[in-house]
Amino acid sequence: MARRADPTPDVPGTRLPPELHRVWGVAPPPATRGPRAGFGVERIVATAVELGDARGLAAITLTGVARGLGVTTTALYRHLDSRDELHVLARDHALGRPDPEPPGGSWSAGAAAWALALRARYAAHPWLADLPVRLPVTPNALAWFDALLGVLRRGPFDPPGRLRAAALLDGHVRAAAVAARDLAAPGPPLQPGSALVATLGALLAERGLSRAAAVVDAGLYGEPAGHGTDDDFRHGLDTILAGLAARAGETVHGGAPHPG
Amino acid sequence: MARRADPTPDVPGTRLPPELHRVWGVAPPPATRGPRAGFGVERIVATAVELGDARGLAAITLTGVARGLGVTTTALYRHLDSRDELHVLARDHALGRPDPEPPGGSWSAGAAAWALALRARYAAHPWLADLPVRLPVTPNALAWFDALLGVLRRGPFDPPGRLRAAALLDGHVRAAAVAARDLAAPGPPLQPGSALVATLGALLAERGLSRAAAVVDAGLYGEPAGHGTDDDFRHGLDTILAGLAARAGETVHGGAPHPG
DNA sequence: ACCTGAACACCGTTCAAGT
DNA sequence: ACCTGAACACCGTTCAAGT
Repeated sequence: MARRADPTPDVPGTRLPPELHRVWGVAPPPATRGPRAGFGVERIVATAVELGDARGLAAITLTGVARGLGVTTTALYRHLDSRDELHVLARDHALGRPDPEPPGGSWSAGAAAWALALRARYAAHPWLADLPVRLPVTPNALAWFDALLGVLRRGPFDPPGRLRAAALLDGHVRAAAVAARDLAAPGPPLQPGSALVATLGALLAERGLSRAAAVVDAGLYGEPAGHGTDDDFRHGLDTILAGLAARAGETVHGGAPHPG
Repeated sequence: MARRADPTPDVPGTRLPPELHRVWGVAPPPATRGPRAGFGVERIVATAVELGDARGLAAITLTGVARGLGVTTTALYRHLDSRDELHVLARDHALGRPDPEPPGGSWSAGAAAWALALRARYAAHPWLADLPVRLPVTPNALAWFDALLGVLRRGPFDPPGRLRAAALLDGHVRAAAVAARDLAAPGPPLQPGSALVATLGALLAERGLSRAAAVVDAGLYGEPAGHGTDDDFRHGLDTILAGLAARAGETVHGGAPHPG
């Protein structure tokens, strides 16, 4: 409890586990004397985010960041403990702060707005969806979590119900982001009328998978417009919100309105 | 259209794109003469699945498979085009065939049974959830797809509605599988009363994130029993099914019954 | 205090040989 | 036909030096 004389604030963050020091900004004694570092954690993280945005999570490597900064890979270990910590820092940076919550509106409209806003962050940084799922323990992740809990408080949920709803909505955003990104990648040519579609239809019929065959034959299968799109995300979101309302004894007609 | 004299069946599969030949079993001219291979695609794939089950998708490497089989890495290229093809084959093998559909029952009970069965496959092979999302074009993936379309045909959906519902259910299984696996991994100690929880509460209060702070302080945050569990999966599934029913103008009381 | 360089164990993939 | 071995470009991480 003794206050220290130096300018370092006596923040509670200093009791965080070591791997969370840097993401909470309590790690490095500012180091204002001695040979100044040619680069800092900020530039490392910014470079990591750029690499991920351009070429995916696999491109967020210590080697790649070092190349981008013009230093050796091993120099990064002065600023970082491991590649895992780089991922922690990059995630929180890419997440950013959520938009301020508009005051009024129903819980379901608020939840829809939250989900769309998070979806937009995943769209800007698709590699976010490839990081492991963690309980939010970093500043920006917790700010998003707090914002969602705020809108859900206006809904018919008890505290555990809020957490379950939050997990469901978060999972949907993540799943939709992965699907949108992966299905947009070039794959086998599934356009209606293509040789592959005809072949697939024949193989499915041969194996008695008639219902999948019907979908393929109807040309519903290869339309990239039909899968993993924003419409799909919206449909799933409205379905989840309708389900939450229905299970709480409420009724919502026509789903949540589109915000914005 | 000319029938060939040799015993190779004139299957339509021979018109598939090359990267799908092996997974459909139409690739290698059986090669019954000449020096027999010491190992085949079957043993490669079985080894790959074992590696993934034991140590995750990152462990499914050509190097690891070769080590397991006692051959050099480069020898695998006789049987495989790339690591990607290994992933395609391993996924279809781990997915297996879906269980035969029980005859009667409501569409929602059938959909719940389908989701639980797929969830069980993801539990047995957690690395499945890390593979990229693809439209099903392999035999077992298509069999699962066909099974789900079969139960959804009994529900209030038009063909595009069936596809949207299928995407939503598939995404939920995947998201729940990832969350369950990742949250089960050892992380920072978030037990109620731990130093981290106290510190986090203080930091959140300091930043005005009062609703997240309340969750943390109430001890709802660190209970591993509360997040990513089978209960969470069930809750989300029932919510989605209730939402699908509600949006189709139906009403389901109390969610879908638990099968089994 | 900060960075470099060598070293090690690990990847996927290509190509030239061996049998 | 099948496998080995060398080579190349790429990883994360540790340790001993350099300035």
